Amino acid sequence: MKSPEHVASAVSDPKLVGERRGAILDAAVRLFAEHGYYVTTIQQIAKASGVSIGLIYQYFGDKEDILFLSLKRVLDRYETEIPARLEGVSHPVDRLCTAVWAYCSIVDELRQVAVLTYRSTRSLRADRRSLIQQAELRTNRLLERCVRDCIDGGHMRELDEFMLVYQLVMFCHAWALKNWALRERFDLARYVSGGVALLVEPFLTARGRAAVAALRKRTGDFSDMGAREAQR
Amino acid sequence: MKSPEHVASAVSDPKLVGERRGAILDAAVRLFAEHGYYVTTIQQIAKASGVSIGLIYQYFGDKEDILFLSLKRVLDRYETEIPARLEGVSHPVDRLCTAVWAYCSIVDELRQVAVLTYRSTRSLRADRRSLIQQAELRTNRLLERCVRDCIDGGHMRELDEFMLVYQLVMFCHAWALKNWALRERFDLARYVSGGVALLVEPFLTARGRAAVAALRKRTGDFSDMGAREAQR
Amino acid sequence: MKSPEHVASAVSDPKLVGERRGAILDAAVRLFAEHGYYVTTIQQIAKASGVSIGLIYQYFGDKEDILFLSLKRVLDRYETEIPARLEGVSHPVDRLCTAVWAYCSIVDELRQVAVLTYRSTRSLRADRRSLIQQAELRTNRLLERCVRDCIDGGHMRELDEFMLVYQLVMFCHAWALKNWALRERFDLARYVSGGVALLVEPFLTARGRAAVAALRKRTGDFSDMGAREAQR
Amino acid sequence: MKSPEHVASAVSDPKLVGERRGAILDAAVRLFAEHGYYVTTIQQIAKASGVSIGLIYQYFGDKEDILFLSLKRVLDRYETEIPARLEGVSHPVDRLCTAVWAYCSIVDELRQVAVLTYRSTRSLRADRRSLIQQAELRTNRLLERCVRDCIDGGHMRELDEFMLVYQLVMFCHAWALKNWALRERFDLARYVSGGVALLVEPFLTARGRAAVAALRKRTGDFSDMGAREAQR
DNA sequence: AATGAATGAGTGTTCATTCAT
DNA sequence: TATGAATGAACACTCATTCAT
Repeated sequence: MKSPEHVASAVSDPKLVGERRGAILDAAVRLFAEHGYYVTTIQQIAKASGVSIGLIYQYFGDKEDILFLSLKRVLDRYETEIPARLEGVSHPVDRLCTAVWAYCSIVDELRQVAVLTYRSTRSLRADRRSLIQQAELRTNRLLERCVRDCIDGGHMRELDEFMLVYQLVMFCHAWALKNWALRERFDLARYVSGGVALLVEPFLTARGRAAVAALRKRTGDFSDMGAREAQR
Repeated sequence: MKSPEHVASAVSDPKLVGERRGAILDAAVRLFAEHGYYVTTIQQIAKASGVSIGLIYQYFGDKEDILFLSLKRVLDRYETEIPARLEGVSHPVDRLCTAVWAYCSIVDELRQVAVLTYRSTRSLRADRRSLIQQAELRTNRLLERCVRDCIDGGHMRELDEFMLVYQLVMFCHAWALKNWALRERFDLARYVSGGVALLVEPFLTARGRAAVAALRKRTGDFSDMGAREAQR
Repeated sequence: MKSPEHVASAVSDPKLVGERRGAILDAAVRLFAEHGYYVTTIQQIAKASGVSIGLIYQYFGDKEDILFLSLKRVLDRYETEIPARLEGVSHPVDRLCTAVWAYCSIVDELRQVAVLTYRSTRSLRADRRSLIQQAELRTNRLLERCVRDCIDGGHMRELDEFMLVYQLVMFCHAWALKNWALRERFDLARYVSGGVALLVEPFLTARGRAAVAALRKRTGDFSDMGAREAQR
Repeated sequence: MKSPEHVASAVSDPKLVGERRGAILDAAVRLFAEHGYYVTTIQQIAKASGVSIGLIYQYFGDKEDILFLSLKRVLDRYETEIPARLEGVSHPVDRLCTAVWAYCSIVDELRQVAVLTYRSTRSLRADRRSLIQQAELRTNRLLERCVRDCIDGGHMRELDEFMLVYQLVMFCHAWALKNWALRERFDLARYVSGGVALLVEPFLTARGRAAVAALRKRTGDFSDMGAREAQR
């Protein structure tokens, strides 16, 4: 009867639902990310979001609903923000690198929450876990499109774009998952630059490499992406 | 006062401690992997391991101790089994590929437990989490050694072996973490083969590629690793 | 200070009070009867009666008020409807039988609500419980009057009319309380007929029996009461 | 899988289960009878029975289990004690009257609990409610046997024994249900005596009445049952 | 007069941990 | 050494009631 993505609310005014849910989720995500899903109590979420315990249950059916929407929000950010960052970028290789950069910088911003995705997705009911997984696949498909365009444009040699993309995604997630190890050695820009060197450049054709060289002349080294980002 | 790796036991006979802990951990790991750490109860572990609740507290100080040793055991398997599988393999490129293959096949065997590592490491006290991380780094160093040997032998071009290795490790872990997506497209052998094509071959020198070609003649394609494994 | 039968209302217009209370009680009685008093929530009553939660508290002081008036309403129906059905019936034995029949048919109509009386009267404050009990006694007295008239008219032998009447009342209530068992064996008409045979006829004098025989000739068998009822 | 009469216990020793359940039920029944099922809390039951909250859940699956066994125990007493009291009583009419007397005196002893049966049976799951109802029918059948023996022995005229017995049962229950009204007018012995006069004697044949008269000569008036009971 | 969002004390239930045997 | 009955703090969740609008 109820679809898995549906989260019941006793309150009808959609604007109010949006606002309150937002505030509660903000607090919940912070607490989940810091202490974990099971250790965080509804009491804590109520206190942190400045509402009563009862009110939480007017906007969410149960604790799992809160986790679900918390995770959904992260996945949604990937799905909407990566395309947004690609707007105006036209060269296929540039688009691919920009997508990786965007993904990594979102992960960087949401570091603990990105980890939460790995810690807590299995705490969801199967049908909702599946929804989260589908959202991940949709984001992957954004990157697959970039890879395919590189290949079709003759900038990259033919390869299994599904596998390359999943490797790129793991690379982005690793910035959160293994940050404890990586931050000793890289800052974000250098990490992304290293990833591009490892997972993009080796597969570029002569034409692709030429294009990159031309781009670099115009825009500075990819390893300087942090600076480009800072200029936005 | 107590070192983080120390797990208290009220029982003195070390042989008994080893046996009992083994049995309890077997059950605990299975349950943690299937249902998660917080959802699994001590009473379930007691029943599944065929001992009394009280006895568990004779061999472990608290529930976290059980989690710690559960995770430790997984990391230890990586650390001991990968070198074991490398024994008798001498060519650097072969060693690297064999190491990746070994890592992936252990992950495959422990699929749910490997995921547990990601879900539950943060449920440990900081000092113990750090111990787990160090164990991961030690395993990484095994692979770094392989990469270094490839480079030093002129089979692979100079590159940041730390980064390459972490990417290889993420590749292995992904077989567990993203198995829900990957198993639709690959079996283990084809997955490993694809990973080698993506993360090893592009960095081989002409000499390295020649060596691989020679190896293939003698041992069959890398994509046939499943068969090689089966012969063991 | 407040008399027990008083139920506070913030609304002054008495017509409005009557209407609103009626609608709310209709819903409440239905819900109480089906699910029980404690299990039914004010929010359910609000939804079922199509008013807001706040409005309920304008017409009732608290949840117990609603229960009190719900039960009161049932008792009031007995008290007003039984006399109404006796109107125009003149022969004492006929009056007694008609009263029993009327009582049973009201119980039949309110089956679940009649049970509610037994389930929930003890959830009222003592002073209100007592009010409900007095209402029951008043209804009993209606029947006692019928019995007394039979005795005084020489249709029934002298006996303890209080005890007989309470047994008759239990007989009527049993149709609701034990309906799960009785409905397998009787329909309402046959049940009433059986009750009269058991609790009225044995106490009739020869004169009383003659009167019944005469009545039957005119009106059909008492076991045909259902049909008589249907003609109303 | 689980039959409705089964109540789970985490404790295996059956003697201990019996003892503890007994103690907990004693407290629970007292509290349920006094305050009602929903108003009574597990905390109160724990305190009243001198055990911890947790222990209650080692012996009962949930609160409903406690209610079920509480009610079951009352029904079981009827079912075992009435036959016990009939032992050694041989004359059919005497047996019937003794059964009624026994039923009423158990109800008298358990007055509040007998009421609980009416208040709270509907709070049980349907399958368990049905179990309680079946137990009631089994007790009814004990009385039906007595009535049948009276009829077969020529002491009572032919009649619907199911209906007579249910009326007798309601009479016994009424002593608890309507005690607030009845105790003003009768003591238990006089009440039972009145019940026999109302629901037994009118149906006796001349032979039955003769037998009763003979019995009375030997044992004293039925209205003196209280005294007979006191002599036990 | 009417709304329904907001409150939080109070509920049934769980489960890591203890300890008498 | 081994048991498992016993504990009780802590949790998720409910719902009668209030009150700003």
